[in-house]
Amino acid sequence: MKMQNFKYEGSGLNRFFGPLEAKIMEILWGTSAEMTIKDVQIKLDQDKAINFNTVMTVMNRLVDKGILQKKSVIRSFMYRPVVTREQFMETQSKELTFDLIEEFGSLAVTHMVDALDKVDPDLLDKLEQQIKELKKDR
Amino acid sequence: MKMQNFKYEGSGLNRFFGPLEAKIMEILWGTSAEMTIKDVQIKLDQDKAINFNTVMTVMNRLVDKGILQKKSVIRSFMYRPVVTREQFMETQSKELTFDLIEEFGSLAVTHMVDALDKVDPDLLDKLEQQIKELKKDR
DNA sequence: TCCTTACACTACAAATTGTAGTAGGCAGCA
DNA sequence: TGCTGCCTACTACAATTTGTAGTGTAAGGA
Repeated sequence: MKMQNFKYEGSGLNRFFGPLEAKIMEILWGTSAEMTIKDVQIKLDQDKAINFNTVMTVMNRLVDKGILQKKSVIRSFMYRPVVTREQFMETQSKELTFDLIEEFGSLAVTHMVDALDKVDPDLLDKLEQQIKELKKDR
Repeated sequence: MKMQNFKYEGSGLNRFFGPLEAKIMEILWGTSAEMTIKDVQIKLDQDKAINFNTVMTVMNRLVDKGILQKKSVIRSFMYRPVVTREQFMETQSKELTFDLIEEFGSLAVTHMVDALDKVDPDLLDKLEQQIKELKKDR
């Protein structure tokens, strides 16, 4: 379940998945229970009817990629994400944060303060706090 | 000159470009002067001969994407990156840092300290310093 | 005039993602 | 018992991205 890319365009799940994939994951993660392809198709329907086979193909590709899990039941299959959305976001943010720092080093640090301040200044305090804690533990 | 992706795999320019594109940019950025396709091809040759047309196609695609600039000279063209490597890295790290924080917020902050500490602990001090400076200016 | 050289145009292959047709199997019902 | 409908598997195609390279063309020099 290794993601390949972080896309600059879009937001949320669209940064990791194709548009249809993202909608499907949104649905799966937005519903606590397991779902059949039909279930997902119906939910997708709210925008615009999407062919059952299309949904099936994309979902099975997500299974191949290790993002979804497929369990046989009577006459059908139940699908479910391998990890929770929270776990997924956790993994991605960790991976990306590491890669960012590994790749850009002090260049990234320079932008962090700016970015944090612009996006949500409270995060700055949080960061400061965490640095302090790390230092205290030494 | 908008990049699309930041790849988890690879490192350096390979995070933004295809393998051959990356090698070409490496050469262009590694040489202060402008270069012809031939020049680039010869430099690439050190690994393994690559067809002139292949190099040309890829370089012209980079022109289309706004990454390279092409200037007509006698009987040929000179190619040169639109921005310096430093500017490129600067832009990318900024973009990515913002996107990271926008997307993950406090989740990213949580990982930052960890990542900085692991990659290069000196960066932590630098970060702390920058937070202080920002606060002082208020 | 002919050849060399560089560029333009074109094409193909693999991978990724969205899309959907067709066929086969099984369950329930007439 | 055979038909109907649903669900799955298999297959295929299109567009995009990236690497690869052939063929054609134009211009300058020998």
